[in-house]
Amino acid sequence: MNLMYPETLPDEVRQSIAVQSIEAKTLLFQQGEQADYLYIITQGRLRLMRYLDDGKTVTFQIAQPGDGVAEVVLMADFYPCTAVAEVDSQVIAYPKQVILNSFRNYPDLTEHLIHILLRKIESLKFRLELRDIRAAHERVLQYLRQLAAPNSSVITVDRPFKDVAADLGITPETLSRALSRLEQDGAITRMQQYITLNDSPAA
Amino acid sequence: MNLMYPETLPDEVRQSIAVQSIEAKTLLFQQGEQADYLYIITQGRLRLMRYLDDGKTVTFQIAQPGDGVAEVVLMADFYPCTAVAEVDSQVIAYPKQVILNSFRNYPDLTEHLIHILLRKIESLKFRLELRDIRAAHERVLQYLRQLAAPNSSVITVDRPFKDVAADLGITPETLSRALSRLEQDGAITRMQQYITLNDSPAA
DNA sequence: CGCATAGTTGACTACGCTCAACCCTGGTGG
DNA sequence: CCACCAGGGTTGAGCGTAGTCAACTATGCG
Repeated sequence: MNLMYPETLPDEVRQSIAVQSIEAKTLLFQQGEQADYLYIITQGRLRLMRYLDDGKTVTFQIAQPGDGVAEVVLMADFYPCTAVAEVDSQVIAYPKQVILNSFRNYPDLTEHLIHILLRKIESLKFRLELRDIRAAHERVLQYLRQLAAPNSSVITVDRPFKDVAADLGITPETLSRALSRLEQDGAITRMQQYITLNDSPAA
Repeated sequence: MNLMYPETLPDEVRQSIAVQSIEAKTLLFQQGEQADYLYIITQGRLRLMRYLDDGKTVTFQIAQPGDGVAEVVLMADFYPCTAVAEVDSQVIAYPKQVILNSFRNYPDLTEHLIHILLRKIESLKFRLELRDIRAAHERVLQYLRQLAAPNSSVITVDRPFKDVAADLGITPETLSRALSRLEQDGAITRMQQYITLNDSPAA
């Protein structure tokens, strides 16, 4: 039973959900709206962000396929953040009542939901950990290490650097300089949108 | 059914748990240890932190009564962080197998666990949001606003300022200066360990 | 062929960190 | 009872690094 694959769900649940396509740059939902659905991403990429008092925005998560979005509706009535598609995307919409009801009958589904939540917690923890690294170039390096697949050392950056910079909590200029420096130090090699990590012993 | 109150749990679960006292400054568990239990805090305060490569530590959460600790064991086999008691504390230890098994039979318990996870996600999001506020004094102000009870504007800081500074990602010196400045600007008033927020229209 | 946007590079500024000295409190032992 | 010490908190001076503003290039799109 997997929330990403409706065909693995019990009929009762499957009949209540909807697959939804979202064009790049359009909103899935907006901060403050009435919240009746939670979503699982099946394709594309969504940016979750919140508006601060001063009008600036903070990105909480770049949600990828397999990630859940707005699970908080299970205990809140309004969306606490805004979700915007970075590229053409697809999600499955689950009415929150259906999920709450299924705890009773479908423990596997419950377990999967909990896994999704735990993964999100780990992701947030990692991003918080990053912010405690002061030096921009070291923060970038740590970020790249995490992005690299377990055995490979090649990272494909398939989204604008300025978005990456925002994730890291630095400006695009600083990111650019940090990458230059890392390349000059031999820690990484750049080729267009590909970055390879060189196994330098220390930072 | 509430994980904080064993008497509300089914016998089957209640018999498998243990209430545990922890003295101030001692460890509940350590990063890398085999993880068989998750914990709910009933009294006191625990600091969750991770060690970075360079030996520094990052605090992820100050866990209060009602918070869950190490729920990640539900999908991992080792503790990814270290938990240390800041003051004398008490926790309930739940064997993770028991929790995994109860999804089947006790939906209320499941729902409560999910609430705990969601609350943790919100807390992490808030802390990440804070880090995007550059100016130290504004970051501190936002932090105080969040700490203030909904209707009251008085905050009791019952732990060392240097710990608060670490939470905020600034040094104690900077925190001290930020508080001085906020007081001078009239945004707050300080009396020993009490801080009151003055309803100044803008920052 | 322009226009818009991303990325890069440079010069300057500003804010927080570091190091250091100092005050204050609470605890300990002579 | 007081001297001493340790730790937290505050304040000061100087430095370093990331932000800001600006100019310039490159790329993609109408």
